[in-house]
Amino acid sequence: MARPKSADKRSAILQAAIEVIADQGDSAPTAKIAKGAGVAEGTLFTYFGNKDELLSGLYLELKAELNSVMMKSFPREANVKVRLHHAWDKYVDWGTANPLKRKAMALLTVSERVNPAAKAEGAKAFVEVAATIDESIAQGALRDLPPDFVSALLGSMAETTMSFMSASKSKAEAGTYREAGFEAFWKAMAWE
Amino acid sequence: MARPKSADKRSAILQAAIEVIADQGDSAPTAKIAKGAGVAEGTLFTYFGNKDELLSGLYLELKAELNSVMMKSFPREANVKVRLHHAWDKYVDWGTANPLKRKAMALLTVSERVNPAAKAEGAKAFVEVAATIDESIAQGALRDLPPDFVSALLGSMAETTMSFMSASKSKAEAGTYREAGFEAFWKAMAWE
Amino acid sequence: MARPKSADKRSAILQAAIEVIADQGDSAPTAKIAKGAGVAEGTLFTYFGNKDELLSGLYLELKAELNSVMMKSFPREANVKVRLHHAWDKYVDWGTANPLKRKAMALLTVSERVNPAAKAEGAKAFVEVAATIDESIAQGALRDLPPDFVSALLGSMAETTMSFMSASKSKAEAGTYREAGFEAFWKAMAWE
Amino acid sequence: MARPKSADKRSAILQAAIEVIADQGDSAPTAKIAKGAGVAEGTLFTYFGNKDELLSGLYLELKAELNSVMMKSFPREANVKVRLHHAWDKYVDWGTANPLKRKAMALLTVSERVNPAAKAEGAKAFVEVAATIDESIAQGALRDLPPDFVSALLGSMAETTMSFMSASKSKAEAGTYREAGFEAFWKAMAWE
DNA sequence: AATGAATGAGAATTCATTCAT
DNA sequence: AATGAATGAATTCTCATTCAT
Repeated sequence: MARPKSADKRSAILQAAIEVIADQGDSAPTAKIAKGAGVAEGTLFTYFGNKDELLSGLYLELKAELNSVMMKSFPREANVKVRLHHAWDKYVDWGTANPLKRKAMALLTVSERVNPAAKAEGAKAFVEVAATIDESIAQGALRDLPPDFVSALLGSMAETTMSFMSASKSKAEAGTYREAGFEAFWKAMAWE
Repeated sequence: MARPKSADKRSAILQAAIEVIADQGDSAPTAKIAKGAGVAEGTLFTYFGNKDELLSGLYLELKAELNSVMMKSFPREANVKVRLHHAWDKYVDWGTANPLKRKAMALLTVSERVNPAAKAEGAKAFVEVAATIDESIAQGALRDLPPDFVSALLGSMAETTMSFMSASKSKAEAGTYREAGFEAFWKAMAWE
Repeated sequence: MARPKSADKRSAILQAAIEVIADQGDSAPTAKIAKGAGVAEGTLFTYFGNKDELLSGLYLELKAELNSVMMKSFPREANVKVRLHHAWDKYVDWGTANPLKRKAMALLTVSERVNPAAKAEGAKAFVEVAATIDESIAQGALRDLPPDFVSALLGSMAETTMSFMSASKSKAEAGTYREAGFEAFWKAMAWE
Repeated sequence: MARPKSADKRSAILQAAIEVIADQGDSAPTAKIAKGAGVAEGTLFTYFGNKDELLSGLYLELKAELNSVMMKSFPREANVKVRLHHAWDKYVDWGTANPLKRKAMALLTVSERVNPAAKAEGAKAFVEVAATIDESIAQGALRDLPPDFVSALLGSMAETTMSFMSASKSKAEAGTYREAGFEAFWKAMAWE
C-alpha cells in the first residue's frame, strides 16, 4: 500500500479509467480498468485504496486539467466579458477535443461514489471564473443575481453547447455553436 | 379471469423505483425496489419483463406525467412568451415539488438501460414546447438559432434553476429563482 | 384437485409435454407445457399433482402406446423369430414415425424425476417380448443368456437402429437399417 | 507471478463435477460442484469461464481418459478381432470400475450444453476403434455394413453390457457378461 | 374447474478486495 | 511492489407451486 513506485502506472490507470468510465459509468469493473492500463487487478489497489478513491481521484485530476486549460493565458487584465469569453472558449474546446474526458467528468459529477471532499475540491477549478463573475456583478456588468447561480448557468449552458458542438458536422458549425452559446449566456446575464 | 394484474401494485413498484433509483441510480437492485413496493422479488417481473423494461417504463411514466403537468391549461392562444413561461413554470414547479422524480428522471435520461424506443417516446413530452419554440423563431420573437439547441438550453437552464429552487430557504426565494431563470432564458434567446 | 373434467385437456397437456420435453429435457418449464397445451399454468396441476407426476404420467403413456403398437396383430402362433421380428419392426417404425415421442421417452427413461413405480410399470410394455425371449431360450432358439440381458440388448440395438433410420435419406435406406439391425440382433443371440 | 492456477483445484472441481453430474445430470448446480471441490463458488469460474465450459471440459477429460485406457497396450499388430476385443474389455472394465465417470459421460454425451467442438474432439477417443472396424469390413472379417453403424452398435452394446456388469454380484458374473457381450457383438457383425 | 398473479427459493454469474507467491 | 487466484456477498431472473378470483 501507499508509496506508489511509478507515476506512469498511476497515469495509465487514470487514463484507462477515463475510457472505461466514459463507456460504462461508475459501475465499470476495476478489473477492466486495470486491464486497460496494462497492470494487474491487484496493482490498481496499491495506487488507489479502493474504487471510490479511484473515482474521486480521477474526478480531481479532470477538474485540475480543466482548470489549467482555462487558466492558461487567462487575460486577467482584460474586462470581464473578455475574461469569461476566454474561459468559455477554453472550456468548450477542451470538452469537444476530449469527449471521453468530458463524458467521464459528467458521469463522475453525478456519481454518489465520488466523495464529498473531492466534489468540494473540484469546485476550485472554477474559482477564478467565479471571482470574475463576482466582480462582474459588483461592477454592474452583470445583473444582480446570486453569483453561484450565474456560475451554475454558465456550466450547464456550456455543457449543452458542447454536446451540440460534438454533434456538428464541421469545425465551422461547431464554432458557430461555441459563439452562439456564449452570446446566449452573456445576454442572459447582462443588464438590458 | 383469476386475479387481475393490479394497477396498485404496478404503481407501488414504480413509486419504489423512483425512490431507490433517485438514491442509487440505475444500479439500484430490483430486490430493493420490490421490497420498497411491498411485493415479492419475483412479482416485479410479472409487471416488468426485466430490469431494463422497468427502467424504461418508469422513464415513460415520468415523462408522461411531466407532459400532462406542462400541458394542463396550456395557453395555446396566448403569445409565445406567455406559452413558454407557462411551460417553464409548470416544469420547474413539478420538479421542485417532486425532487425524487426529478432526480430519477435525470438519471434515467442518461442511462444506457432505458431503451431507445422509450427515449424517443419520452421526447414527445416536449413536442408542444418544441413547436412553440419553432413558431417563436419563425415569427421572429426568438433569435435564429437551431430550435433543438434552444430546446436543449431551455431544459438545462430549467434543470439548473430547479436545483437552486430546491436549495432555497423560502418559497419566496424559490419563486425568485424561478422568475430569474425564465428571464435569463428569454433574454438569452430573444432578439436584443 | 383430482377428478379432471376434460380428457381432452389431459391429452393436450401430454402432447405439449412431448414436444417441450423432446426439445428441452426434463427441465422444460411447466409454464411452457401449459402454454403449448393452451391451458393456464395452474390448470396443469389439476391434472397432474406436480411436475414429477406429469413426467411419470407421460412416461407411462408413451410406454403404453408403444406396447399397443407392438402388440397390434402380434403373431402369437408364429415361431419366436417371427414374433421378435414383428415386435422389432413395430418398435422401430413407431420410433422413426414419432421422433418427438421417441426422444421424450428416451429422455424420461434416464430422468431421475420419473418415479420408480412408473419405471417398473413401464417395463410391462415389453412383457410379451420378454416372454417370447424366455421361450426362445427355453426351446433353444437363442443362446443360454439371461433373458433380461437379451431384452436389454434388443432395446439398445433397436434404439441405435432407429437413430440411423431417422438419419437416412430415403425410405429404402431406412428399411435396410431396420432389417440389418434385426439380423444383427438375431445373429448375436442365436446359436451359431 | 502470483499464485499460479492450481492443477489440483482444477482436478478437484472436475472430480466433484463427476459426482454431482452423475447424480443430477447437467442441471447440477455449480454451487454444489464448488462445494464438493472445497472451493468458493466464484473460484469455479476462474477455472471454467461458465457452466457450459465446465461441462464441455469434463466431457473432454473423460473421453481422453477413456481413450488412453483403451489405447494402453493396444495390440496394433494383432488381427482385428483381437484388437476390438482389447478395446471392448478396456472400455467396459473402465466403465464398471468408474461408474460415476461412466454415468457422467453418458449424461454429457446427450447434453445440449456440451459444445459441438468438444463433441467433435471427443469423438476422437474412438478413432482407432473406428479404423479397426473399417479395416475389418474392408478385409471381409465383418459384414458389409456402414462402419458408423457398426461403431454405434459397439457402443450401445458395450453400454448395455456395462450396466449388467455393474449389477453383477460377483467378479466372475461380471466377467461372464463382459465376454458374452463381446461375443454377441462379434457374431452380430461377422459373416456367418 | 379454470385462471394467472404471487411467491420466494434457487441458479449462474460478477466483482471489489485480499493475500499468497 | 506486482501479480492474479481466491473469495463470497450481491445481483438478475426463473420456475414449481399456491391461491384469490
